[in-house]
Amino acid sequence: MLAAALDLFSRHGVSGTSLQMIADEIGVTKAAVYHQFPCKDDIVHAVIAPALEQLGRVTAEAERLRGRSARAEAVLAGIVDLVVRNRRLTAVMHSDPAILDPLFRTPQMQELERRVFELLAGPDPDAEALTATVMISGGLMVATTSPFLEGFDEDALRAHLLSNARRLLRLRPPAARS
Amino acid sequence: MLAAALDLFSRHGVSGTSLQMIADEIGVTKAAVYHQFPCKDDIVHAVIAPALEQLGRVTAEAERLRGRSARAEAVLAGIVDLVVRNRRLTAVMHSDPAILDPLFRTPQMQELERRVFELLAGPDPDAEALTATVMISGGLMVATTSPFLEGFDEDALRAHLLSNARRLLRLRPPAARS
DNA sequence: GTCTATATATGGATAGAC
DNA sequence: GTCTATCCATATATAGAC
Repeated sequence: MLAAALDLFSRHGVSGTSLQMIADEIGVTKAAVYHQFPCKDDIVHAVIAPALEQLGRVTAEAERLRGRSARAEAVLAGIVDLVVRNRRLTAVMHSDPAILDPLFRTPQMQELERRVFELLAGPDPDAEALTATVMISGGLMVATTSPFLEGFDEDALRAHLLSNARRLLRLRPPAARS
Repeated sequence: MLAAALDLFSRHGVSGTSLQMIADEIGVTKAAVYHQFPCKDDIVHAVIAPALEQLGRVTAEAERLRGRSARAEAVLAGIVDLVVRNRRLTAVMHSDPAILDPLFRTPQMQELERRVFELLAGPDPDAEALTATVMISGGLMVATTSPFLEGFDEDALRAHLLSNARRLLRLRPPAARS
């Protein structure tokens, strides 16, 4: 059910997906859908919640590290992995502001975004680093859904997103891999 | 009228903006809006058309140059200038795929996108350059609307977007300014 | 849990008077 | 060109039977 919703959301946008379409997709009626979720917003929330929780874990883990580059490296790797493994969900995230904005305007989300940002850009970023960090967030969003990169498998996409993002943040590639 | 529509589109998304809202914004009724535009899609088209034409001009001009770096530099400068001077319009572009996709799936748009891409990434880009180019397109989109960069004036934003994009494309900053 | 049926609101779009 | 009034489709959501 959530899988069907995610699939439809990513193809038609959230507003462009009606409960009727979701119901048809899984072969039931609208009323059956409403039995599981009291309203549409809750479906949207349920679809994106797992990824947001994962982002929270990644962020908290990075904050336990010391040093700007270690923190940036950790949160970057976590986010890249997250978006690569949830390509279609990522497409949903940067669409339909009318529906998604309320979900991201919560104090918790604002705070999480601020923490991620500080991990990436450091405690007192200059304008150039600030811009780079914003560009990374947008770049990761579109990269997972761009037709130009559709042929890339997960590992290749992950590697190239990481190296390009490091370039923007002026991070040295880690010397060793575990 | 187009200004009102752009303002509403950027704040609520295209699907999230009804003709009633546009009519209210300029103080007339829906019927009056329909007198000027036969359907909603035409309003959307009219709002984004000037920017697309500008993109076409920038692209054609860059294609007249020789050498990959000169071409990339020219189209990059043109696009950065375009998005910086149309921040709210840019916000509209990466929202509501259900509405905007049909407009960008036209053969002309596909072809224009391909030309821009080739100007930026060069004729035979490797995976890393391909990824970088895609990230730039997404990065420029979100950068114009990110709250983190809201305080930047146009000149500062333009400069930082350019230098970060050059970094991704491995372009040397131009030696001289006219 | 799933159904049929329906309430209620709003969307885009049209007709025709002024 | 703008209005009032309305059509028609569809959206979210609910009521109540099985």
